[in-house]
Amino acid sequence: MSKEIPKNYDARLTEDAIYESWEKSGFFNPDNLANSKWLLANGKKIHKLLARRQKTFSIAMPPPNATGTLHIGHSVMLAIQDLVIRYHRLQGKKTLWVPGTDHAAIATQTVVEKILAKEGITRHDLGREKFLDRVNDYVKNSQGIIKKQIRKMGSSCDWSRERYTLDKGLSEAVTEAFVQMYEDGLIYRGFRIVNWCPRCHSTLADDEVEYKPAKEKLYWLKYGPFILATSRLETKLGDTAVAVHPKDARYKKYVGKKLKIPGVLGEFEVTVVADEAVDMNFGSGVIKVTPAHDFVDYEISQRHKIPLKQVIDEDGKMMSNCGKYAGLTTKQCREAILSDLQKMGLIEKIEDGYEHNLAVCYRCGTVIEPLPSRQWFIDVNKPLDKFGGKSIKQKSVEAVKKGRIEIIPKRFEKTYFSWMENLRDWCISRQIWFGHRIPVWYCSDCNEKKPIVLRGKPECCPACSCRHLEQDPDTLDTWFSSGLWTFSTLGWPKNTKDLKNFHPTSLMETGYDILFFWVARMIIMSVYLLREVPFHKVYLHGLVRTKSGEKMSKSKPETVIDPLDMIEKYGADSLRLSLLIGTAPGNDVKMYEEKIAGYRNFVNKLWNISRYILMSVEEIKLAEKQPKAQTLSDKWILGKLNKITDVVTNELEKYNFSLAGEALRDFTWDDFADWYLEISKIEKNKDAILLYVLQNLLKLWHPFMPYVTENIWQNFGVGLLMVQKWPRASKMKNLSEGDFELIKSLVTAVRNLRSEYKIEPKNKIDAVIFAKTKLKLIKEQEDIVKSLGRLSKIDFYRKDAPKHSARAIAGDTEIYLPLENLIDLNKEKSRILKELSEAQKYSAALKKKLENSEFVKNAPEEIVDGEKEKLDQTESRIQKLNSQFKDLE
RNA sequence: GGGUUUGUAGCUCAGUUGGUUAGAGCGCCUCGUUUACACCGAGGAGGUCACAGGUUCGACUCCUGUCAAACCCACCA
Repeated sequence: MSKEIPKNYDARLTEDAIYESWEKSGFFNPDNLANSKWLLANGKKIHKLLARRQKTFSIAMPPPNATGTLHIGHSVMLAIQDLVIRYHRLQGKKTLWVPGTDHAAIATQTVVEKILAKEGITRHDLGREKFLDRVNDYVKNSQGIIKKQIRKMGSSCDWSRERYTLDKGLSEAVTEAFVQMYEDGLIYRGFRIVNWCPRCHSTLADDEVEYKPAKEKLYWLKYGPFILATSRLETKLGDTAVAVHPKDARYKKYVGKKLKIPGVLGEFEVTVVADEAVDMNFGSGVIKVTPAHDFVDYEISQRHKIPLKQVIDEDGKMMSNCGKYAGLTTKQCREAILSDLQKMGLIEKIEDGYEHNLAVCYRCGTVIEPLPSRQWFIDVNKPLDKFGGKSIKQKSVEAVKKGRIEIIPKRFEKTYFSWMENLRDWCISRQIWFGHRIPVWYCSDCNEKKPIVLRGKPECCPACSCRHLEQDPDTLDTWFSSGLWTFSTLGWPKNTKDLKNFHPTSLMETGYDILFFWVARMIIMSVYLLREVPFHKVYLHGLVRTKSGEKMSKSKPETVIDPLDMIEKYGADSLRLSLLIGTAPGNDVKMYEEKIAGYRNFVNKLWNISRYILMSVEEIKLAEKQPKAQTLSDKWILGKLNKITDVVTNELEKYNFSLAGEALRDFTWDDFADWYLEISKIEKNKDAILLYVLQNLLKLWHPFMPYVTENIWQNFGVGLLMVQKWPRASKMKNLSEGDFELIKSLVTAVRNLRSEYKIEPKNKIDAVIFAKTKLKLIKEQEDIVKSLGRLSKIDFYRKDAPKHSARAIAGDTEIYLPLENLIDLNKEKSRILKELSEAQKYSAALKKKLENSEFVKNAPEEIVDGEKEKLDQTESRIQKLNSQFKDLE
């Protein structure tokens, strides 16, 4: 029976249809995986195991921002997670992968505001409601694109459970979390200095601030009796103190005094304090203290009870208390003050090119203005009775320390600890419109300023019973809601079946760049709200970079590799392989088109292996049991298959995707295609084994490249590959691996000599082999050796070496190819001499090792024995080389 | 300032508890019989595993230091 199969695999023609058949099958949904009735109705012949699924495996997909499109970084996460999910599904587990999107508050609002700016309007022109309509429209559109892209990658996630952080259920989770934390006294409202982005018009959490190096001017001021430096002249208007180091003898006499300092708005008073935060060896050892606009200064002011004077407002402009400077931007003000100070002769000197780090907003790059503001915070250090006096921070550290969460690779645990241990109170309120509104109301009638915090909207003020309630205008930090992701997606706060079955999730897989932003916050939230970890394992992948190691960035389009382009050109399987193989956990990956093309070649190789088998077998059928080995090569390939099955399984269990893939590729291409398939053309009648190995290979490869394997599998007509049973290695005895290796090296040696003497493959030649103890073995495999070595006949019984011949040694055997006039005896001699000297060097090294009594004494026995055997082999090789050489004289 | 990672063949990278005559893919050179595949096959060249010490019978692998590159955290006026 022969089948028409195209010579080259064309991913474009098949991938979409295959995805559709997976999706239609319902098997992305774990409920269907366990429902035997459902299976009987829809599947053809599906393994019984499906009906008995007990164990679960779950992953919450890190929700891409509902803005824009997916980039290659998303492809990495999808490739890895889908691999893991498919592997566990094949292992027979109830496997759930929950997809979704994140509203990404500031990021999304910023994008839409930019679009509005092009139309010449701001969000204030539209008003809150209409603006949110615009944002929601935008989000809907981009969610559509994202979902399509996730499907294109082949992701087997359960679309019926798809979630969005602003969904009703998830919003209820957010409110519930807020209320619980408020009631436990973990959430409080405080007036303090925060990171403020004047463009976003909002606070930012500490880790949403980025630092970039900048060169600025450093101004040295005459400041009463002091000389001190600042780069921010405009903050002088908010100075309320001067600080020196407690041990600094130079300034001791001023400490505790109040001084009048001449300034651009007349004299002002500062207190001189002594504080450890000052470095007496840096600059003049004196700093001016502006508590309202600098974090360090704020802390100093707290310690010494120094008043706070705000001079910069939320637009980044000077406030009305700044006299003639009021209304200027900080930059304008700085210049104005500079020229005024110069007129007054208060500038000592100006240093140019002062290098320091500028704090900027991680979303829009605007310079951060620290300023005091009334905001909501989470107290991360408050001891809680329910945790035996421990704080949520301590509990979160504990979860990893006690091994309830394992981070892969392990080195990131250290990073996690140091971040968590240094965590300060988390500012969770944002002054933007897009996001979860803070569930807090205030009464505008009564004087009761106490916030009203309820799970639903309050009917009336509990104090004065009026109905004039206003909700806090602020929204919550986007990470507050995504911190709940692993359980809010499963129905929390309701006590759902999904929550019971699938939480804690089995694995969190994400880039190391959001370990702090997200992973740490999920741990805090889950540990506090559910009293359990959100996931058992965290696998962190690296960033995708260009071939030269740069970050791919939108500002340099030529550096960006668009996953959809690559899928269109090479297929999703090739893209996936290029992201999964040749990488190590947590290490960055360099990506470039040639790499993907290389894997496309491999996908095509697997296609052609299958093509050959399907076209040559008598009957295409399922080979469920391991067939009996008839020949040496059969034993060898089945033994190797068993071995590789174990290797792949073990490596996947250890999250070593790359090692699993490499081993599997080597087996597929080198062992199976290049040797066994070729031998199958000689020995014939191998249908059962060919089908068996192929079918196992398809299963083993499926998690890596689901499309092409599923495509090929469809030839067997037994349902979908994605829900078959993962292979188990059978224990085989008598693998005869060494015997087969000898045959391989015989063939290789012959090929080598042929190549050396440029004998074209079409010229079959004779050979003389001194087979020694291996005579029986080689005679049994004579057809293979002859065919693969392009030999017309082999003489096993000749006693003397033919003089004019090319010679080689394979194991214990000697090979002679009589080539009469082609042979250049001198060339032969020098080749043998070269080999001889290499062998002698090797033998000398081995001897030296074995003569070392320390080695023999200390090394394990099997190592010593191994070295002895190597020495024996090398010695016997030397002997043979010598005799071959002598023959030539 | 504190921390992490990386440095292995021309390029991209594997090498998991210390024992291989150091591997793969791409690229390069030579040759192409065989209707699975030229997105292929056969053969080959190419590395003192950044450098210097140390531990050890034995180091690409462990320790210390140096050099180079990248990143994270903190941030000093």
